[in-house]
Amino acid sequence: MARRNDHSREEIQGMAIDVTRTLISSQGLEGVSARKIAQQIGYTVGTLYQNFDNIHELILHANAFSLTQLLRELEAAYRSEPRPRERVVRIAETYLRFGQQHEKQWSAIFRHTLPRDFQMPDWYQARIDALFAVIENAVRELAPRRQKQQIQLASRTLWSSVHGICMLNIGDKLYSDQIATPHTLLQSLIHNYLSAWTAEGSQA
Amino acid sequence: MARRNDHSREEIQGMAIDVTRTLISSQGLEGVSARKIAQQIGYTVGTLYQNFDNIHELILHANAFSLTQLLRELEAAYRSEPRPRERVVRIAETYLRFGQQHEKQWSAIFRHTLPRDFQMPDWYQARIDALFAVIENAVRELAPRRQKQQIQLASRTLWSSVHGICMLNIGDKLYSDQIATPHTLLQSLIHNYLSAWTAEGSQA
DNA sequence: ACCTGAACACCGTTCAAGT
DNA sequence: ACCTGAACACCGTTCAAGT
Repeated sequence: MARRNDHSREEIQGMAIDVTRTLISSQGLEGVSARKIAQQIGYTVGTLYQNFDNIHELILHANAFSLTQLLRELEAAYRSEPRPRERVVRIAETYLRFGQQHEKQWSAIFRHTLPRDFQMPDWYQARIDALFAVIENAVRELAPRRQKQQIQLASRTLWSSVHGICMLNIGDKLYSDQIATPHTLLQSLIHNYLSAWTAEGSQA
Repeated sequence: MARRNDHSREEIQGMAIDVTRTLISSQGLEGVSARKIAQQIGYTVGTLYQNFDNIHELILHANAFSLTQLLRELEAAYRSEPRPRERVVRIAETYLRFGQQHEKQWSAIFRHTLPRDFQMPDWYQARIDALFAVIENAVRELAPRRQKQQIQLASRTLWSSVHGICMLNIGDKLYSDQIATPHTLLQSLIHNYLSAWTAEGSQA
């Protein structure tokens, strides 16, 4: 053993991240373990720890992958709809659907917590910022004359709210689904929030 | 050893739940372990497992305690404000503040996931329903003439959204706090959502 | 330089054996 | 009946030793 050199450092890292993604998709965050990953890429844990500082780094990479996927879908939703108001609805619906279709991946993103000392890497924060940007653009085109601050406030409020609806929808069935589907909540939220917000803007 | 009978079954259970709560408050969900709990109540794990089926049951009891605390604060907020609209704001603010002040407990409630086979006990669901009821009552008094379904829809939309704001506020600082504090988001949400929703109602 | 395997300090859970 | 202690099958992480 030792010095096999079957794979480059980059290849090993890529394989490990792929396996982590698969583990999350099939068994969720709880199904991820360094030993499982090592075994599935055909190396020992020792090798894994020469390529990653700890298990959180692996999970972060897997989550970044999901975030990129989500970003692509949100951007597609953005492009597919020219009417500004409908556009916001589409983006929110896409967000909701992504959470439903990729439940395990979605939960992994928001349930995973870093240890106190571990700080979020820049490349990860960048992914999250990109998501925000999509919403913010959509909201801006809804009220192009508003101040930047107001647009930020509105888009963050909306995004947080949409996120909350997805969260409670997935976490457990807090709703007896017949009465109020998450989709209905989404529509109620966006319709009411944006009606008042755009009306307010046109007065000023 | 064996047959100490220092404590009744109920006492052991109470002690174990108390220790679990303390562990969550100080170290979060990750700090909880059956061995730690057993050690701190002065018994072995074996005894712990004669009083609880598994570690999730312990966590569920600890979380139920937090939910009861939260419920009391929401009810106090409800009673402290007679004006219907301000009342909803107060309840939301109380919810937000509770999350900030008891961050670990709050996260434990929403981050903890049960295994697939394990089903949520009724007494736990009852706690959650009670929370919903507070919001629903507040929303009803805002528009007493509306249909029950519409009130349910509005209160669930609002609660999910408020929840999302708290979530993203605690999880990480997704906001550069100067620009948009969670408190500002909350106000924006409630003001805009309820403005449109109540206006819509008075037309019908 | 690269990789292994064993070690350390932990987990949740079970259960024969003791009083 | 009540409680223990050891056992089983797992964790994350480190590092001396091998090629």
